[in-house]
Amino acid sequence: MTARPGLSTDRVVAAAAELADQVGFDKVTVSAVARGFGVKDASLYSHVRSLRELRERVAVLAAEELAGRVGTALMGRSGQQALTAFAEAYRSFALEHPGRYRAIEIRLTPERWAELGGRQLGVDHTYALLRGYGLTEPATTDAARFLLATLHGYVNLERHGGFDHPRPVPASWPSALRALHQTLSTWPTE
Amino acid sequence: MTARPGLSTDRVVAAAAELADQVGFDKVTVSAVARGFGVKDASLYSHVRSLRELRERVAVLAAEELAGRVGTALMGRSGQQALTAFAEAYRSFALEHPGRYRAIEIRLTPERWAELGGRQLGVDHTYALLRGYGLTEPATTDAARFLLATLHGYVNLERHGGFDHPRPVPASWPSALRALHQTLSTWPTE
DNA sequence: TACGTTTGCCTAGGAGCCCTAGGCAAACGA
DNA sequence: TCGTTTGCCTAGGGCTCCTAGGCAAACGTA
Repeated sequence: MTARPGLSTDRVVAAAAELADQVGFDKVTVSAVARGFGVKDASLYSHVRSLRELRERVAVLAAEELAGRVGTALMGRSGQQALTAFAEAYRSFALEHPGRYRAIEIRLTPERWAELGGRQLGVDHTYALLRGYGLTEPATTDAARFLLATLHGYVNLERHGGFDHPRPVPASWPSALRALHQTLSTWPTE
Repeated sequence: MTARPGLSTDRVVAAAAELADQVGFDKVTVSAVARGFGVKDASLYSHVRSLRELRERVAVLAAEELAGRVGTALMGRSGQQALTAFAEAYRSFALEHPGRYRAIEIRLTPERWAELGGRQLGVDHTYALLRGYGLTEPATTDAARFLLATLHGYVNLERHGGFDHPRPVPASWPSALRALHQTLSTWPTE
């Protein structure tokens, strides 16, 4: 009757990512995505093998988008400026795209990642950033983990309302960045 | 036929928490809990209003357990020792009880919290801990957020395998604690 | 232009889950 | 001893995931 929507794996995944940002990643459902296209749910299964795969593809998409943002934010900066740009890009992505950001948390083996067409992320802009702080292994790894943990924890608590206090979260954020910079600058050894 | 299992809201919630630790919080299902008791799923609805409420109750239970652990860990300690004990209690709870820990992330209004019988958590042992670092508001709040973010982010990334590097995570953990202590000791102002 | 072939969405249907309504028997209180 | 309450039951509706098989539109080829 009506014209065919012209689905494809990419369009389905994009719609799922959009939906995830709107209603939450774990409320993303094959049926709901199908409804968005005005199509029966069974029709999506020629583009995506299962709900599980759909979610994994959203995760890959989101991880690449995040890496892209962080990558461009870092270009031409170093030291504290780089750190700030990194953190700002990270946080803004998470807040603008809560569903996508949540998707990144699901665990994917490197093989599965490649199967789904995920590109290399250069093992992370994090190490590039930390090079500017003059760390050597294994301190670099420890510092990288510390940095990512703090950023991830911050946006996660912010999203989930874990910061109940009347002081607005954006007011605390710069302090966190200052603390982070200081910690990385004087990373404790021994 | 067989004797009645003798269900109750508390037993159902406890079983759900157990199940969450075993199979993951978002795989907790009314049917599965019912199966565990050898009972039809409809039977649970006299003890728990809905799946949503069941999850909320697990969240309250978990939050109180965590607060209890942290509380006893802090008793009689101060300064860096208190920080270490706090962090260790926090992390060990999250790793031993991944499902419960995950449950805490769900957002509950204070009213809902009270409805479900949640007790006061004294607004947090975090502030008690930070008192030892001589901070004043609003730095205390900022530092508390930083501390919780780092801990939460750390165990979260550790659980989800976000730390891919060959260096084992437990090797990095003490560095993180040292960094945290140093940061809190010299919390940057202005 | 005519005719396979492929593509894209369809209907039908099974299984699992959430949840409501109403029933029946065991346990309890007077 | 006899209501009354309690605790689990069956029945059933609606939504979801996913498979199997069908049909018609679009495409490639002669």
